[in-house]
Amino acid sequence: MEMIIPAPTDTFAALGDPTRFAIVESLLETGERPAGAIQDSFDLSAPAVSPHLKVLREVDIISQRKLGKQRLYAIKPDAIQAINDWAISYQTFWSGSLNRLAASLGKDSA
Amino acid sequence: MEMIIPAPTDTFAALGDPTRFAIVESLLETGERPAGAIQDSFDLSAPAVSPHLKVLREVDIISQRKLGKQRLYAIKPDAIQAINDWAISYQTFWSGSLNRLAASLGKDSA
DNA sequence: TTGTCATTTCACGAATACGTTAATTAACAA
DNA sequence: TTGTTAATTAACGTATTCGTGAAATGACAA
Repeated sequence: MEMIIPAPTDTFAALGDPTRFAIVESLLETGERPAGAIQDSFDLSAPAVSPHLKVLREVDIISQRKLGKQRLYAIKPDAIQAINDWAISYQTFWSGSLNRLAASLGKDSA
Repeated sequence: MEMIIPAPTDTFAALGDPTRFAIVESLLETGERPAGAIQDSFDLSAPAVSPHLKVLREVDIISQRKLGKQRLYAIKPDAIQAINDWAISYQTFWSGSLNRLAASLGKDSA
């Protein structure tokens, strides 16, 4: 009887928004940057970006660091690691289910 | 100059909904099942589940097969593979950015 | 203190998403 | 054909989400 995999739905939801995903990509390219610089990359108002950064922070995808009046944001390596771990455990779980599945569907999608 | 990683935001959004994620987990546990059996696992009406299955199908997480009047759904191994690939390429990309990032943030989050 | 800059929070409108019940389509049996 | 079952689609109400501009917070300079 296989274990249920922990469900990082909040992390998926965070990355499911195109703007937030773009922010993540942006931060990955540029490295640590203040909120203002991130806002400039997109044609969005400052108040629009701020909540996105908050969401990304809540699911531990980005970190925040105060420097003077700026808030510097950066990708947390752990975040992607978590997704990776999930995907790997998913595949492990999948392997366990493979026999049963192979029996019911004769697909070649793998 | 690193490449931008392909953005599977739709896949993330699909898995970001708790109900859909639960459907995926359920299908992973039971193997291929008809829509009705999936509906029974949750206290949701039939018409509530149907659109979720459609979304999951659109992002290629599940497959559909007709058998009589039933529609059998199953996880497509490729789906998780895609997320895994993304996470891995993300980390590869990350490694490339590590120098720059290590310079700006002295974090130990890895 | 007062002023200014960087960012967030507030208040609010528009769009989207999710659930329900009712109606429709499709497959099969009688 | 008519009836029954499986599933989807339609219509609709509610809740959430995402954006905007205005106001508030916090840090620093003068």
